[in-house]
Amino acid sequence: MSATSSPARRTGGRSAAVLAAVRSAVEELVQERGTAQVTIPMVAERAGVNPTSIYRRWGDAASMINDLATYRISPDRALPDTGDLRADLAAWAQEIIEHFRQPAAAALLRGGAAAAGAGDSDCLRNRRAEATLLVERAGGGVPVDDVIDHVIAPIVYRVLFRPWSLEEDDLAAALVDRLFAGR
Amino acid sequence: MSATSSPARRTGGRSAAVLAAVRSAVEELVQERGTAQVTIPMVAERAGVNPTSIYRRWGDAASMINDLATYRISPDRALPDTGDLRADLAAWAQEIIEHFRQPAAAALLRGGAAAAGAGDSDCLRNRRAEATLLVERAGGGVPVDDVIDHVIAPIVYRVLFRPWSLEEDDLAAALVDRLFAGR
DNA sequence: ACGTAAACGCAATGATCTTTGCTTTAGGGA
DNA sequence: TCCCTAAAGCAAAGATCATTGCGTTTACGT
Repeated sequence: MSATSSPARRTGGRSAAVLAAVRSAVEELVQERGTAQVTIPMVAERAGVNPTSIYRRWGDAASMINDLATYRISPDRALPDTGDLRADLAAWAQEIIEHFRQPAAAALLRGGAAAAGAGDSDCLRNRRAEATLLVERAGGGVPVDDVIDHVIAPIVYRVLFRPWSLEEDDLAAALVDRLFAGR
Repeated sequence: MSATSSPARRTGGRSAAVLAAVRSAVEELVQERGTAQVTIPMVAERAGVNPTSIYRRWGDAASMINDLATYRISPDRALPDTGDLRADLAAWAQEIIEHFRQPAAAALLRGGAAAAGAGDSDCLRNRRAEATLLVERAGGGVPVDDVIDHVIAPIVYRVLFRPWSLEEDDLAAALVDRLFAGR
C-alpha cells in the first residue's frame, strides 16, 4: 500500500471539455444577464452539460462564478517601466480601463463587488499590489492610497455605475493629472 | 369627466406601513445574508407581509433592493450651505461617509453595484444630482464629473472593497483637498 | 491493455420561488 | 360621510431550482 496515494483527480479529457464549455457559457451569460441572474440550469443548457455535473463540482452559482472569474486575471504580465512614475501610472491606468471595457470583465467586477462584503474575495487586490510596486520602484513620492483613491476608484466607479463613460479617451491621463496636481 | 384627474396613488396608512416594514426587513436580511441571498418570500415573512404584495409592487428582489437602496438617504434633506464651495463639499462628503459606515447602507450599495449593469439603475444618481446643485450654486469652477471621480468614487470604492478604511476621520477633507489642488 | 473509481448523464423527488384570479381592506377625493 | 378603487391578503396552480440514487462512461495508474 502506498500511504502517499493522492486522491487521483481527473484533469483532462471529458472533465476538461466540460470545464471549458461551462467557462464559455458563464462568460456569455454573465455579460448578457449580469452575475446575479445567472443560474446553474441556465449555464448547463448553454454549455450542453448536465446540471448535476455543475452542482456536484461547484455546489452553487456564486462559487462557480467566483472560481471562473479568478482564472481570467493574468497577474504575471509586465508592468509599464518608462523610468517616469507619472507616465507609468498613466499607461497602467490605461491598461486597466481597456480591460474593463470588455463587458465580461465589467460584469465580473460587479459580481466581485457584491460578494466583497461576505467572505474574503477582493478581486482588486492585485491592482493594489501593482500600484505599490510602481510607486516603490520610483522611490515613493505618492502614497499608494492616493493612487487607489484617485486613479483606481474613479475607474471602478465608472465601470460599475457609468460604463459608457469609460470611452473618454483621455481619462487615464486626466486622472493621473489630478493625482499629481499641486505636488 | 375631469381630464386632469391624477392616478390617485396611495401614499399613507397601510401602504406606508408595508413599505416601512419591508424596508426594515430588507435592511436586516441584507446585512445578515448579503444581497444575493435575500429572497422575496424571506423578506415578506420577516416583515409580516404577504409575498404577493411585494411581487406586485416591485416585481423581483433586485428591483426591490435597488429601489430601497436609492431612497435611503432622504433626498429632501438640506444640503450644506456655508457660502464656500470647498467647505460645502467637505461637509457633504462627510455626511455620505457617515451614512455608509452603517453596515446596512454598505450592504445595499453592494447590491446596487451588482444590479447596475442591466438597466439604468444607478443607486447613486441622487448623489450626482446633489453635487450638481452644490457646484452650480457656487457658480461652477469645478466640473461635476471631477467631484464624482475624486470625492464620491473613492468613498464608494472604500465602502465596497475596504470598509475598514472609512474610519479615517480626515478622509472627506483629504479628498476635497486633492480635488482643489492646483486650481 | 486492464481495472478501478472519478466524473458524467439521467430521472425522480422535494423544496423554493413566482404567477394569477379572486376577495377583503382602507386611503383619499367629492 | 359616502363612494370608488388602489393596494393588500389569500390560496391554488405553475415554473424553476436543488438534491439524491443509480447506472454509464472514461481518465489515469499499473
